Amino acid sequence: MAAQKTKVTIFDVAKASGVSSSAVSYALNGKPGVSDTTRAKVLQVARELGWKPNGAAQSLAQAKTRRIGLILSYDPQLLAVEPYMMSLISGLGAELEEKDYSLLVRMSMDSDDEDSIIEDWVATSNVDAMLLLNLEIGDPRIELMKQNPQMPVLAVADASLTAGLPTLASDDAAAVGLAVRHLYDLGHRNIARVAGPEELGHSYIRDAAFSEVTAELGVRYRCLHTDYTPTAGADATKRLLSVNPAPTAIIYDNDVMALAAEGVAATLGVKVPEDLSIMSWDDSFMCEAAHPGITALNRDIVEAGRIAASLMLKLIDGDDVDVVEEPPYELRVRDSTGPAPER
Amino acid sequence: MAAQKTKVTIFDVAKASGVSSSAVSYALNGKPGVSDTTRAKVLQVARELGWKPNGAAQSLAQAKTRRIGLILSYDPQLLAVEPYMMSLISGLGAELEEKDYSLLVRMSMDSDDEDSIIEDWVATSNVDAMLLLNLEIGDPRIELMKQNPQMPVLAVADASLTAGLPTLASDDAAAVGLAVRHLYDLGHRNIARVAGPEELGHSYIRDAAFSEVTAELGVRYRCLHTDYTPTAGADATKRLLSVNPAPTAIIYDNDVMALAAEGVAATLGVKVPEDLSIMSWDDSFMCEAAHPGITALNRDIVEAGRIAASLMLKLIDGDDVDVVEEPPYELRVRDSTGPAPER
DNA sequence: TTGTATGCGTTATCAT
DNA sequence: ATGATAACGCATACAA
Repeated sequence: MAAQKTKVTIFDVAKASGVSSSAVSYALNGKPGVSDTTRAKVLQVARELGWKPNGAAQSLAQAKTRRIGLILSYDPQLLAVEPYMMSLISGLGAELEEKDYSLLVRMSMDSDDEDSIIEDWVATSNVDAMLLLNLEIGDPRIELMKQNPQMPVLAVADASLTAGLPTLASDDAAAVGLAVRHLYDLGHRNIARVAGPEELGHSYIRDAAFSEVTAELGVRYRCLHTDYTPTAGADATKRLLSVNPAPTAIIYDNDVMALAAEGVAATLGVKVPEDLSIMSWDDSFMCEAAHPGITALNRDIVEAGRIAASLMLKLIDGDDVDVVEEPPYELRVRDSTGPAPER
Repeated sequence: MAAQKTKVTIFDVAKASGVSSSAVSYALNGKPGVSDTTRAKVLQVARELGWKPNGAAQSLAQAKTRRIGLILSYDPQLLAVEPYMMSLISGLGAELEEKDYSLLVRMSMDSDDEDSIIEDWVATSNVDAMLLLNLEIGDPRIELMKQNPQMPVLAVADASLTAGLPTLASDDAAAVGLAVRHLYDLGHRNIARVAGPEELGHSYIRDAAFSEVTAELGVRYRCLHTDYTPTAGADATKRLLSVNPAPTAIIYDNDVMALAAEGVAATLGVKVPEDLSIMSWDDSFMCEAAHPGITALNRDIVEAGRIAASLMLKLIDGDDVDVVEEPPYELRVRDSTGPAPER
């Protein structure tokens, strides 16, 4: 209740309740070895004194931090405009909170930084487990983690990238199928895609899936890689629309590029969806707010975060985790896609 | 270099280099009390063994965690679509990383949760300092922090809300002036505003500033409060446009609502900016991607995060911090604002 | 059931 | 300059 001027330790509680420190420890941790009456007494005194276990001492004694590590790649614009990371953090945070864990966040400027943060966490035991995001093809971090099996790690990526590490996998290939099928059913036979940076693992996965699915359906397909910014998205759109025959539908890897594309179309007098169908891979508020509303592939990233958190807690408990699937993508059809124009 | 199967402690380093543990501690912390030769020897051995200080032990011994606490309010949709929080985290993380600090993140579902997280951090010493965001009028957290002066805290809010606590302040009133003046100079004499939730401190500050500035200029002004979603923004826009005389300009408290407003205008056949000027308070990629581009009040939130971090580090060092101003807002004029229509 | 004593890995104090 | 040794605060094996 009252504010403490100085730190109150387990010994203060012991003294105040007339028992020993171990009795206090047992009582407060709900362990056997102490009578109900003294337990009640201790609990009350502890509450009165406002005692809580010192985090560092607790961590040191039981070699557990109750922290999960997350490394963010420094790219403020991308982080801000992509709802992905913040949604994931929301899910992680919500689930961890229930289990009395915290999220420890560090920022890496490049991949060397990221390696050294991982090494730091492994050596200092500052986290009980960590998350591996944005994996690239043949990512060296996987080898790094395999050399340090004492640090539980969960990769969030396509299972083909994680070499047997515990993985939370999204089925991007299935999502590609959903998207292409939607356009195919509307009669589109010439579609294009404006993707993110080529070196990202998920870009690669999607690239492959798009090539395969479109080839299978006999649909003409081409892809331009960008840096995810609306400017790049707009430029790519202009380029795609200037070739002959121009695609009748374009799928964008994120929302701002799709939004920018609607602007380009309006400027060029290209009607959406009559002349051109537009889809976005992500699905944030932006797709709903846009005019026309943007058809998008939606997935529950917050829930994915919750699942990721619970999987890491399982790993910390020593349980095995193999490959777990994220909630599947769903197609949210809005007004930006329609029947392919007559040739 | 080689992966360690078991924890390597300071004693291992001491033994391997033939000195005592305290010599190792001195050597590795760059403190005097050890010869240059043994220092070099120790450093090399430590590197070879891959030794790093155990975080918990270090925290316990020096009563410092090298962590800064951040409490996020659980609202996945809002967090995801508002670039604010992620940008702030980017800035915080970047600055903290340079100083070898980490960000400890927890999620609160309501204000009671938040209070208990604060009390937890105060009692367990799990962070060296913490950030206070989203202050409301007469926020009880301020009193809570004042009762625990041993925990450094920085409030990010208008200085009028923080009752003398160390504060990183944004000059929202000045921004209101920028926005209204911009519209006034374009001839607008009847403007409206679609704001966020009324109970938020910054909504209140902006409300007051808008009332004052518009009264001063003799501009007609009204305001609708919403929950920040594009749906609510669209509804508010329709309501505002249905009254007579309808405002010739509307300012939105965030980007998605402004974007949704452009959609409403298009649907109603209201031309932007010829018939209606639209402005947004935030300025994300969305404003640039929208069509027409949305005139917005821009501020460098990443930089604000860096400043916040450095201020907290000063507080941890025992330095005094009073009220520091964020980088000022700037008006980014795009195509969504133009001369007021003739009456 | 209760109390004593030791370990956890550092840092820092004190003799040497 | 160097090496024992005592905190730091908690958990726990062991003794009473």
